[in-house]
Amino acid sequence: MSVEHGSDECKQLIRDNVDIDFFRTVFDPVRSELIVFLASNGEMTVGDIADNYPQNRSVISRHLDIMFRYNIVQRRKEGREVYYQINRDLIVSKFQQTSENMTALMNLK
Amino acid sequence: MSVEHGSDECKQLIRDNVDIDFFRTVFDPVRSELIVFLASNGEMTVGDIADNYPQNRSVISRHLDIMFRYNIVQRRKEGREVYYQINRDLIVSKFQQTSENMTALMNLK
DNA sequence: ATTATAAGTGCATTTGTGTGCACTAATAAT
DNA sequence: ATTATTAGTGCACACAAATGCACTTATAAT
Repeated sequence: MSVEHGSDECKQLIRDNVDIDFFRTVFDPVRSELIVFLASNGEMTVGDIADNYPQNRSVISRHLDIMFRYNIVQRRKEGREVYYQINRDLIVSKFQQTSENMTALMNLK
Repeated sequence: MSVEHGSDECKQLIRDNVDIDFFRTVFDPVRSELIVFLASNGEMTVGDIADNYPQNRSVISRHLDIMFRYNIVQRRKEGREVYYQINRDLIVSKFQQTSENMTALMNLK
């Protein structure tokens, strides 16, 4: 124990313990706001969400789709509208798990 | 309570509770590897660190400097060499604090 | 003093990603 | 059937960030 790790090994460690793509998705200025906004306001349509932001609706639609791919938000279609809602459980568990993993990674030596 | 928040209010909430710039700095593919590498290998010079990575030394130097600005790493100069080491305490506390804050933000409603 | 080594900077290039506009697809209303 | 509305896509553009090379600066070795 208390052994030093090579860069390749560290590369693997970070990949195994931290979902970098997930957090790169979350820590975008617009998307992080959308996450809190949805957490506070519950399920909403794309149009209603976009009405609260300066960006074009297509931009908001894309941000929501990007977050959907990472399961950060869930969606359902009803007629011609699409409702998005935050996936609280995933977000909370991801942050908690990653916090624990990073703490462990910080004590490798 | 259980009141909905407007987008401006959510913008402020995320700013107050999450250091987005810090995490955008951490969740870069190269930098996140460097963080684990330094956590495992202790204090090292720029040259010795760079020897473990395919990128040009100047690139590694810049990544280290970016992380230094956010206090993610500490450095000291000794002769013509500069030694960098990870700031374990800051990283651990930032992750733990943010995990708690995000959990709270996910339960705004 | 000259030469060698380590770190960092200037600059140009590349790459990735956010953005808006126009358009399409799907559904609803008339 | 025609028109209107909602969401998403194609495409071009803007902008920030990563990268590498050449160069400078600082320090050490000879």
